[in-house]
Amino acid sequence: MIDRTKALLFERQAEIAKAVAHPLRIAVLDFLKDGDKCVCDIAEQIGSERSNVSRHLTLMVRAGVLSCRKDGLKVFYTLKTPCVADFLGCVCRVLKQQAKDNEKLLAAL
Amino acid sequence: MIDRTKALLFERQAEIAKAVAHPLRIAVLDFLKDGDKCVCDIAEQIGSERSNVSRHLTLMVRAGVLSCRKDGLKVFYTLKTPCVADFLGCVCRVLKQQAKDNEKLLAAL
DNA sequence: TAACTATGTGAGTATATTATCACATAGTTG
DNA sequence: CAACTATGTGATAATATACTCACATAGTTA
Repeated sequence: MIDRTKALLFERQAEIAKAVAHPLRIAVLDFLKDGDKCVCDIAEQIGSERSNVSRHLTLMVRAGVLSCRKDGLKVFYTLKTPCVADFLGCVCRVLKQQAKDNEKLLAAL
Repeated sequence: MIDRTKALLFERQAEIAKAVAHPLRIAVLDFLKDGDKCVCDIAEQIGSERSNVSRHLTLMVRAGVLSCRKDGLKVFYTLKTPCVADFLGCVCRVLKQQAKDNEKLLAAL
């Protein structure tokens, strides 16, 4: 069985993974690779309502994936750590692996 | 704005991230690090109903995170690629970063 | 073949997540 | 101070996810 400490760790890990597990949020992370951006610009890039984007952003801040700073009227969001980008890189590698498997499957037809 | 291809990519990435974004599923992935295991053993390790565990396992197979092989009565599940473990490693690094930030905060009290 | 074991599935319920609209708030600028 | 802009929040409805229980299925073994 799993001990209490590990269970807590798994929960924290799941929280972080969840914070990334949405197409809109991944699009945001991808957009923020180049540097911080305000809600306004993010919403335009993503093509979704500002209020909706704002919700996703605060969610990611709470999960520790993003951080934000206020400058006048605007609020700029940024990746909290480069690990987040690595993280997406890993997901991509899983995708590539899947593509390879698919190729093999097709080749065997 | 985001083009159609990128949007699809983000959706596929989100699917994979979602497949990992649950404490029970992370516990499974952690358990499978050492090699493949049957539903039976996984359920015991996790401490949840077999039917429930079975559901989570098929979900992860569909997402391309796990693969399975049947051997007699048992079905053995295994990590489909080492990338999945890397992935969890990245999540852990985000967690560690958070811990560091917390330390700094406490030191400033 | 009958009893058994491991796994998966259908149905139902409980809960969580998402998007939207209207509105509140904070800061800016004429 | 009034009009304006960017952001965030409350309420709601739609949808997705997770868990449980009962049962179906596939393979094993007496």
